[in-house]
Amino acid sequence: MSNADTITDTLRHDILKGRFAPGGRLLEVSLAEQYSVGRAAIRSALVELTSEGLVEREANRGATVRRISIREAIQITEARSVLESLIAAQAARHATAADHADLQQIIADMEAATNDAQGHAYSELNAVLHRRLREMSGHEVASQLVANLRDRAAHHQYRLALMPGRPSESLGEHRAIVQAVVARDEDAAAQAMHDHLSSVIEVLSRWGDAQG
Amino acid sequence: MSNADTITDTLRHDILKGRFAPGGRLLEVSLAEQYSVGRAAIRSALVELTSEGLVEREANRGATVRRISIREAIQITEARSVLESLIAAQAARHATAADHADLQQIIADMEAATNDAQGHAYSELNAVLHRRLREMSGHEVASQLVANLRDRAAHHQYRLALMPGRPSESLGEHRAIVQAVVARDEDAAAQAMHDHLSSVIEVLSRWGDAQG
DNA sequence: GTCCCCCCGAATGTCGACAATCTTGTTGAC
DNA sequence: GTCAACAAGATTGTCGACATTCGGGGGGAC
Repeated sequence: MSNADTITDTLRHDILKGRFAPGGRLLEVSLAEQYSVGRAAIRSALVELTSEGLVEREANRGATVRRISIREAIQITEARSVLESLIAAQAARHATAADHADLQQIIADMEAATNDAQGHAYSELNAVLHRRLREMSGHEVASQLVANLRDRAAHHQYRLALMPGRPSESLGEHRAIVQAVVARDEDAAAQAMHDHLSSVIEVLSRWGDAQG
Repeated sequence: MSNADTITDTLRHDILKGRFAPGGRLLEVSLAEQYSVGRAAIRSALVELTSEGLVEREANRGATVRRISIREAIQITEARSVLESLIAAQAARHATAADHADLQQIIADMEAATNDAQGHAYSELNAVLHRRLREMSGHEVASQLVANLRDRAAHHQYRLALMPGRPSESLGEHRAIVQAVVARDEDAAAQAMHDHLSSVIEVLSRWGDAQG
């Protein structure tokens, strides 16, 4: 297992980074060769990633990178919406002064990335901000669920950040979240997070309608 | 895998039914013998149940049934609270007339179980009611998360249903949920579900305080 | 030309044996 | 008597070979 869970992390990382495209086949022997490990370690990793929703396995037919439909991406974001609202409220309750400074620094970096039209950098900061809020919340159960949900929809999330005008819209929503957390206003933090993810859901919905 | 995922279901079921106590060791060779399968199938099942949060594995030391502290049970219920509120709202939106009749029948059965002081039967009906609501919601993502969260806290949940007076208190809350769903009132359904789980959290909190 | 059957190749699924690792009990020095 | 190093046992981790299963392609009947 010492090897196997390292492989799980590596494979998860590579899937999220797009090294294996959605729908792409994940052959055990091929992966074992690429990562220089035995088939057992790969099998173990595939089982784990399957129950995380990142991989799909069919009996005797092999594993593929799971495709996430727009409809499922919306459901994932709806689930995130209620869980991250809970997290935002808890973060507002537990954040220290140092945490407040952290959050405000991230917002400042986001503003810079927005002005320079750096979609990739903004997407990265987005992930960092949400992760820091999870850490501050002290709510391990919700945090783990949200981390997994974000992974599952990572592909769509990334495409979103590249839409022209989207970062600047998103920035305002994130600013509102941080503002509420700094003010230690739990209800406002939950509401701001809810508003933010409702906006994401709306963009996904328009996207889905446009594609039929 | 044809065998392995069957074993996963069987082992999950046996853990939830209390055949293996929390903290109890899960030896691969022993389990392989008990279920008449190879070690590979058991290993695969343990990996999957670990990422479901039911099993804990330590490298080179083996697997045990995961212990859920009161604190974690409360967090699990908090997460359930927001997710099941979402589900209740969606169920209110999508339920058909036949679904309404189903729900009301379950409530009637619950009343009977309460009058006869059958804690086990009530606990079972409780699970059935929540499962039917998930099915009606059409929200697969939230449903799957909630099903897993319920499994993780099943032990505490079951002890709750055996507390004297608890079923009758719980019954009223469930009646309110069904009433709102039948009325197709999404907000009321979400609110009723939230109230119900807040009540569960409160009982768990008192329990935790009493135990130190 | 089309349909059906059979065979073959490519993967996964399974099993057994061995290696690595951790825990525990023992032995010896001081 | 206490502590540390060591050895033994138990358990997981890893590897290779073989069995099983599924899909596709080829060949023959009509």
